[in-house]
Amino acid sequence: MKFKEAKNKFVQTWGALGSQWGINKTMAQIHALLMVSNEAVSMEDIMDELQISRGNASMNLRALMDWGIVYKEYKAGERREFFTAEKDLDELASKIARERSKREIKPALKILKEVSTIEVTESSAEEKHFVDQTSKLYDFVLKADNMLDKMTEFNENWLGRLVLKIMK
Amino acid sequence: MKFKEAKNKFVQTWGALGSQWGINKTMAQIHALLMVSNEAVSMEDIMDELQISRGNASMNLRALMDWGIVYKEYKAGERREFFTAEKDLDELASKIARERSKREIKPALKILKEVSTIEVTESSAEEKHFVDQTSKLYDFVLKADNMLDKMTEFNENWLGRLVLKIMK
DNA sequence: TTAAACTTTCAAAAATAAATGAAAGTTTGT
DNA sequence: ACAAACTTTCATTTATTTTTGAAAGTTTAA
Repeated sequence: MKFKEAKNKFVQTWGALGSQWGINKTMAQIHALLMVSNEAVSMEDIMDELQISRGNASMNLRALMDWGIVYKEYKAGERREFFTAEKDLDELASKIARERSKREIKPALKILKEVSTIEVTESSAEEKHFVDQTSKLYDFVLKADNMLDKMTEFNENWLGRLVLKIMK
Repeated sequence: MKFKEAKNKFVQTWGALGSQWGINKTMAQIHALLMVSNEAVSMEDIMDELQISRGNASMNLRALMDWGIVYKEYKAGERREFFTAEKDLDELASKIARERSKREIKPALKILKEVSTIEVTESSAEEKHFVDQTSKLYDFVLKADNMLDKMTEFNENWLGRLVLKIMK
């Protein structure tokens, strides 16, 4: 396998993986492309390599920057903007976790808390089970969310590393 | 908020959360419905509560059973089949992690290994960076996948709990 | 073996999400 | 202030995913 072929395969795979996890394909592909580029890439080049329109490139780059995992770069003497990806993987994971938590998990927790604290009819086993199960779910999601938050710390933490080794 | 309203809100929220994570809405909704039901539910009732077609119900129930998080139940003297969800949340998380790992992460790792082991032109910084970055990604994803695999163990493990507390 | 009661399948339709591209907006140099 | 060089926006189009529903399949009881 040659470099170009490998690069393309990587970008496609990353795009497919992204869509399976609710991230749009182009967004994941752009990110993949930037991740493996050793220098900043212009919007023109991104459009060209991925065969996408200017509007698509622009919107997905904006989204990636909103996630905090892609940065704009200005080159001296160049009017155009260039883009680079966060390449430190712990940092990348940490930012993705933070964003997903903020955008999806926190709002879900809010609803879970609401529905798990309704008043129930004393006699209804059905309603009791609902409150019991949603309360457990609330606790569980909260715990999972905290773990996600602390993942980076954990990875950098010697005790964490030790535990990881023991667990393997 | 009354029970029915709360139940509906929960089902809708769980469905929305599912689609953001690449799980189809109906599948997540059916799962939500079964999670908070204190007894097994017939396909008829699922169709009715979620206002979906028989085919849709059937296909998504099959998918949920393939994931191993919903079970068929037979009631004495009833021709119809009833369904229940895995209600233990650690078990649920563990099964979801296992399935996603098998279906998505393992294949991605295979590709990552392939593309990170190409022969590179000695003089090309671009190609060297590609191999370096994809290798790092391979290691990272492998590590993350292992953590996912071990999550349940970890949750049940006293040392794990201790570390969780320290990390907070 | 038949038929009733139920479930599954899958081609077509509908719904949803993503991409396009032209027009509007911005920035920079002169 | 102007215009060139570039970026962003968003209504429309396109692609993808999901849902439907009728036909085919299966199981059970008589």
